[in-house]
Amino acid sequence: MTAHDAPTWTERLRAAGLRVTSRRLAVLDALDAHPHASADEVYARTAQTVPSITKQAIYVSLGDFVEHGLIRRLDPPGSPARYETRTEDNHHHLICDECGAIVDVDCAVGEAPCLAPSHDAGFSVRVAEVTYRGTCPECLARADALVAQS
Amino acid sequence: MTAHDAPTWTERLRAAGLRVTSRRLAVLDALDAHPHASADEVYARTAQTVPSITKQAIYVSLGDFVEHGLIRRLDPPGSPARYETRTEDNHHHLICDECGAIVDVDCAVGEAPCLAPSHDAGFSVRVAEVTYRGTCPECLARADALVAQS
DNA sequence: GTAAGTGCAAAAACTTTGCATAAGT
DNA sequence: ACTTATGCAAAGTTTTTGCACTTAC
Repeated sequence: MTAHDAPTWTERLRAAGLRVTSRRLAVLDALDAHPHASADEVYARTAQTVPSITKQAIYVSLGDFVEHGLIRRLDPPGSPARYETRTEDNHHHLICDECGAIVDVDCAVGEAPCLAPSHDAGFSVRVAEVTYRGTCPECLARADALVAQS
Repeated sequence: MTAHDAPTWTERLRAAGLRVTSRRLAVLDALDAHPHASADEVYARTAQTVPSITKQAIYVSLGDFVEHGLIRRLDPPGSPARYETRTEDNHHHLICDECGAIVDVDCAVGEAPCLAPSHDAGFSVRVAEVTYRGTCPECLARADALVAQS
């Protein structure tokens, strides 16, 4: 265990030039405990430990964190934005079209070849995000059950 | 030129079991003319030819089309949903983090290897969508200009 | 002490829904 | 004729903003 191991949220907030407050730490801890949470879910979780917190403060905090690269924002089709603390590795997401479940997947290819679009149209590309869409095991099972009973 | 060439919107609507109305055709034509348009932009365009159209009708139409696979919906981070008529090929998108510009890119790899996540967690994966995020040429130029004048 | 963060409240932005009328098949 | 789509209006949900007060630095 050296000083290079996982910096704490306090350290990362300071490094980003953001002040350290109990609300912000509560938000970040809630996201660690429940990845892919929506603003509403983060609010519900943090309200248990910090009762005075408000939903607007959550939105502001999450927005600040995204802007400073402490967390990542996901925009699933047709549902509220979700947030996650895994920002360092380039991992991707499986999303269920039925129930909206989100699961992390590591990049299929070792390095980051997805980082090279065939033609970049003059863009300076920073990241490539891959979203696999389909049906999750639970929803598959439910669909099978419906067919079987018909 | 055979009967297999690009089916018209009228044919595709009928094939999907949807009725053919001037409003729907206006919406689809507007999307053809202006890919990646938001509901608001589609409304502005269609209102020029069909003045009696309303924004709600646009939302309903777009929702119906997405449900029947006639168009695709994109959910860029922090901005309203956008729609496109290119559904057959698996192409991807470049998005500018500064101005929100969206540009189509063909799949980097010939086939569809992006269709295979390293571990599918039991999902039945249907499609893989790749979003390259970065800065578009215009915003890069603007940033350079700011630096130069400082 | 100063700048940044927060609670509170209000509003903006985006999208969906219900019902009577009109239009497509 | 029957069913589906539309206009109109209203509401729902998610997110942003303004201002006074508090807190971290």
